Amino acid sequence: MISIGEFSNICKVSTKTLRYYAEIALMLPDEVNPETGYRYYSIKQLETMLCINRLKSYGFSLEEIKAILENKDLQDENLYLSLARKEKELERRVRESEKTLAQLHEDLADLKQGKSIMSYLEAIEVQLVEVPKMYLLSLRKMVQDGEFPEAYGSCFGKLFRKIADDKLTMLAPPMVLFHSAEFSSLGLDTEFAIPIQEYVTGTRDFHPRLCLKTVHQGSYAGLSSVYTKQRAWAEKEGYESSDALYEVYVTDPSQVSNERELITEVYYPVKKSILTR
Amino acid sequence: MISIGEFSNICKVSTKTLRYYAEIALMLPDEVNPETGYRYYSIKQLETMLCINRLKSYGFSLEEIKAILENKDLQDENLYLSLARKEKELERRVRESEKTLAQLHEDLADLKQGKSIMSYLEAIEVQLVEVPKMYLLSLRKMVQDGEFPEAYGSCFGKLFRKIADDKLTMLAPPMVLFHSAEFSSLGLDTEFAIPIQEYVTGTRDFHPRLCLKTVHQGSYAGLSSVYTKQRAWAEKEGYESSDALYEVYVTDPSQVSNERELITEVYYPVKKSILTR
DNA sequence: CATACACCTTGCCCTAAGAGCAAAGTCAAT
DNA sequence: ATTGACTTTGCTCTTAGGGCAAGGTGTATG
Repeated sequence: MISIGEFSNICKVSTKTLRYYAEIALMLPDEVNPETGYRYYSIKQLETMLCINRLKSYGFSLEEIKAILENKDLQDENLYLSLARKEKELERRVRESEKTLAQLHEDLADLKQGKSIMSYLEAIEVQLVEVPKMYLLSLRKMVQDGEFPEAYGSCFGKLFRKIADDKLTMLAPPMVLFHSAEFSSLGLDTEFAIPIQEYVTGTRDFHPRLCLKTVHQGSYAGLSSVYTKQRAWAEKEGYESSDALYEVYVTDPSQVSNERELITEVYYPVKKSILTR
Repeated sequence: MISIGEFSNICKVSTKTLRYYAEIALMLPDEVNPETGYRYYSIKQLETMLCINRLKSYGFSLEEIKAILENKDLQDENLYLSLARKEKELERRVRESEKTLAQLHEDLADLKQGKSIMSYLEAIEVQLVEVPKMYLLSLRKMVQDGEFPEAYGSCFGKLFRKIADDKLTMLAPPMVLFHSAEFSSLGLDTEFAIPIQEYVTGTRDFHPRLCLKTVHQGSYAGLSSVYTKQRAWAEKEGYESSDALYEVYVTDPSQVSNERELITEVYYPVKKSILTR
């Protein structure tokens, strides 16, 4: 039998951790002296501990590891699937980190030239445009946070099919209108729409309006900079929001390999403020 | 002035987060209605928020970000140094993740062949050897957890210099003895030693002893598997620990580019147990 | 003008994986 | 018998917020 201290030294795990694992029933000591409460571990548990550490390094939570160990079967089909899932996850995280690293690199370069790391904001252009009347063929739907790509694909899939079936004429790239900027528990109230020439059933009028327009190139994570820039422009020039914000996807997100090639137009409908201070 | 809800939509940050940031004084709303407690933010704060998000993505804690923002100078020398530090850290993490990913890959391959992910343990060999008497030229020191590499370099640097100065004869690669397996707050009681032929001042006797010996190839993180294997062997064959564990660094860690090329011998001094059950 | 509904407030508890500390009990060797 | 190393439980603390409830506000509409 192995005392908690020796166990800790062999596996390079703190005694605190071992007690915690006993507490959450992830790994109970094989034997506990009923008089003193001293914990004693077995040789097999050293292996269990190595396994726990390995799974932990793959990013499993202790809860997940517990479930895996209870299955007991380390050649399990389930384990294979779990590992494969974690592999995808880790790969995604590595790609994410590499993107972040690239940006960090750019910031360092900016700083070296005496520029602020936020100086990129100055390059974002906002223009006031008059958007003409359009007929929109559209679908409106509540979309949860993570499932935008799927919703995008399925909704525009349906719309494109209708356009083909009915021999309609597309006038502009697909657009997405956000009727609730709010992220409620039901998701965002999102309208997927395509401007077409013909006025047929299923279309609705998009009334002409004044908009702030900004062309954005890059990943969608950068869009909040655009919103910020537009909002600042509006305040400075005495305009205020008049309707739901919408975006036009000039490039098809599913057809683009590198996020940097994404081109998005952001439209922020505005009207002149009553009180221009 | 921008309400908390609008601010949240523009920056894609939850209102909860904004309240939290006010609580920890990372970013207080520019204005608070004293009657209603409603928070109102300014345009400038949108930019601040973007900056916070960016720094957060680089892995700064909110505490660190607060310090950076209070410095106020976004073209700062300090900021440059902080970013450069985070860059190193991120790079290290990416390399770590890639190593983990490679191991995960191997595990998946093992599973595909119907092997357990812990099957690598079977390949670890333990042998019982008699280590002869040696003279050790050694330095003993408390070493904190992270600073092993530096201590390794400096201590063996000194020892090698002495060997050169005194024209001593090295008999074996450098070894490291761990006199306290415990990691206390003072660090590990570590002895850096080189077996030499001559008996001179500064050397000590290393008495002959029985040891379990295992040759390990790969990163030091894998050593706990070796300890486990040795401890299991000892219990099975009726041996127990008799002295401090030590390791022989056959390859010089500072000269090796790929961790996989590291070769370490682990020695676990043992004696026959009194009660062989 | 009343009302509905969206919006905002504070206050409370909860998270994961332990770390740190204190007071008290236990083990083994001298 | 004593010392010093080891172990126990119990308590609080950590990060960066999320969830929920009860109650107060703002504003657009009938």
